[in-house]
Amino acid sequence: MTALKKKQITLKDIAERSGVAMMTVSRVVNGTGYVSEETHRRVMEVVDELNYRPNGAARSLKRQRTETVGLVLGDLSNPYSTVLANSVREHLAVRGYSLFICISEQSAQEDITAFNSLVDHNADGIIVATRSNTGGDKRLEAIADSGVPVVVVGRDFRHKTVDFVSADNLTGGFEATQHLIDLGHKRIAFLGGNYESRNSLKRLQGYLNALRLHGIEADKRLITGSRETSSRVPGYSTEKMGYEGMKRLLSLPDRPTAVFARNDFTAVGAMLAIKEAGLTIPQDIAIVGFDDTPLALHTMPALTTVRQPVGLQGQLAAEMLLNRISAKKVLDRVERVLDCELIVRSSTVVAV
Amino acid sequence: MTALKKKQITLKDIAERSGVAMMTVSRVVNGTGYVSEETHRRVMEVVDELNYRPNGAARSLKRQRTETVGLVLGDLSNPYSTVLANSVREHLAVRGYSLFICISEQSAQEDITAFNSLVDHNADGIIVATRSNTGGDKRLEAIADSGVPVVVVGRDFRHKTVDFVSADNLTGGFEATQHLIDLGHKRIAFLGGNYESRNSLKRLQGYLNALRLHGIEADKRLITGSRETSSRVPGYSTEKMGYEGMKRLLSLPDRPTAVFARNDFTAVGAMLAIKEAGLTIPQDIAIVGFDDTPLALHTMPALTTVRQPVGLQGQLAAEMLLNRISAKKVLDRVERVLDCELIVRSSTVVAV
DNA sequence: TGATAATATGTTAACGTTAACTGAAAGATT
DNA sequence: AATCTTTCAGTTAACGTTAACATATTATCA
Repeated sequence: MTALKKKQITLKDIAERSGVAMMTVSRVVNGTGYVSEETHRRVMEVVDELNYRPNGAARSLKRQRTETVGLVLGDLSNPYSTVLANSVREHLAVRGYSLFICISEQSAQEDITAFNSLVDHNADGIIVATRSNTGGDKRLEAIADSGVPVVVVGRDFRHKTVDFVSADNLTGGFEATQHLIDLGHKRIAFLGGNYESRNSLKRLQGYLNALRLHGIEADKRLITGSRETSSRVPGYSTEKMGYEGMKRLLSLPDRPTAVFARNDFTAVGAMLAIKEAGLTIPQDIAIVGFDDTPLALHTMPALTTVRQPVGLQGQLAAEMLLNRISAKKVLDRVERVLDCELIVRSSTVVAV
Repeated sequence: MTALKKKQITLKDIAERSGVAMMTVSRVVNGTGYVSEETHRRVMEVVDELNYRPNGAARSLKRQRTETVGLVLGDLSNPYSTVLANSVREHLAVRGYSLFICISEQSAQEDITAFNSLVDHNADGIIVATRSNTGGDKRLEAIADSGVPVVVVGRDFRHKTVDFVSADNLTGGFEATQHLIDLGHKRIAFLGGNYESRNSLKRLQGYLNALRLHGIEADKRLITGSRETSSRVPGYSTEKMGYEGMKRLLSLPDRPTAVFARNDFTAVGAMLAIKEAGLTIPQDIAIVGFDDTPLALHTMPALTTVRQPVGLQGQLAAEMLLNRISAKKVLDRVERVLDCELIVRSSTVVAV
């Protein structure tokens, strides 16, 4: 019967075999302090031979840092999350930090579990990109209070020492609507207002601002969404919401000629409903989405949408966090709100 | 100026304030050993008051385990990865384990970095779902040799103590091809053979087996793919490959009447090329994909595809790993190859 | 040449936790 | 009443690493 697990090789083993003190081995392994050419060689030989790897737990315990950052994501199935995660990882790697990702599946309890995992494993800092919720926010506040560096991305969270990065959903919503107005539309619907998602509300507000600016009166019946609790709803399922919302809009006596959907998934659902009704996009109804997910290129017709700079959000979040980690004192909150870009495709304009 | 980071609260602090020994506090916190009702209450009061959380590094160091599992993914942007990750997380959570996800972006160096992060942080076990590569595999072998529990998912890796879970790509490829043959097709192309992806090769082999069984001779010109190094190619970009490969197929004097694409992205690219050529799916050319990504429902027409049980792979991987972690002795390799399911949609059959 | 600086290694004491052991008091058992 | 068992709590010694300090040797300089 094989041994359960080979005994861990420690500094002590290396020290004994190479005839030096543990401290000398530590110096060799870390490249710190003075070590003679000769000793260095001899120690490294044994290190390689025994395949020694420093024990992270012991190291963290002594050093009081782990060179590790946690990223908490609410919903992996959203392209936003994956692009963000990659960008964060990449920019952390440059500075020698590892990234551990936790998924919380949009539940308060799992948010808390994820935060705790990271704190308990002494992550040097945490980037949070989950949807806001009371329980999670309370725990997050306590964590920030305790001095752990935290950055939030694309979600609300006010704390005097927590940085904030987000796309400018307000202006994005404004520009999407403005685009439809420029095309001559007057009856423009907003699809997918969700009263738990701040970002969605910002997009709605941008829509309302654009209407107001152009003297178009907002029609409540044209603003549709779900009031149901959706705290556990993944990105994809908003498609169903788009489909159902659009059906409702189509049954109005005076149906809209254009729709601004809260995100691309919602837009895709709406397109399905429009096609089922035998109507043509964009001639009968024009439609704009949000996020520029890969999906948007594959719809028929291709979807006009608002692109938010996800990679940049990841980069800034990583940089802000590292900044905070290496700072000698507690820094004040920094906020970065990034411009969105309207991507015009065939779902609003025939010529394109 | 605020202090940099609040001093960590330790067992010692709790012990002092509640007038007991550290060990007693430890017992209270962990719910182990005997502690009187009264002492328990008094200690917990202080624990809550000071918001004490045990130091994970110290705990791991002493206990020699972390109740943490690592998952290494090659490419987050693939729906496969996200579903797998969720499933793994869920099934680990049931048993009280946390999941840390690392992304390697399909490079050998980053694979190694990810493995090392996890080993160094004393993860109790590792689930690997990256694409196989020499450098990474070598490191992985050393890790497995050292006694760390490892399970690989959907990729090759032979090691006497590493478990293996995968979809049955061979039979999947066979069934997809069989379906096309059943529909009367004789000239069936295989699109996207990639000589670095074992799974893709298995699907190709299934295709060849089906042809052979029905006495259809394989035509080399109908088997197209890229020979270029694609070790860093994310899932999405195989769409371009599908588009270009399909163009090549369409330019043949005797073009195929059906195409089996290595995955849904490739199939989508192919569909684009077919439509651009003014041909109709499935009347002129039928097409089958693989993976049943969410995309497959949104193509026009909806894509016939082979669904692999991703959630189940995650569940089994988690269970096998936990099994290995809690085993008293080193277990022998277990292999699980899971059935795929053909999902027939409109890209092969008009009636559906 | 003696003093100062740079180089090279070793020793000690933590970091925060818990397994293993010890001791004492209270309850149960004969 | 003597013995055994259960309950409760404290002491000691690690887990593997490294910061801080101590010491010894060699090179450098006025």
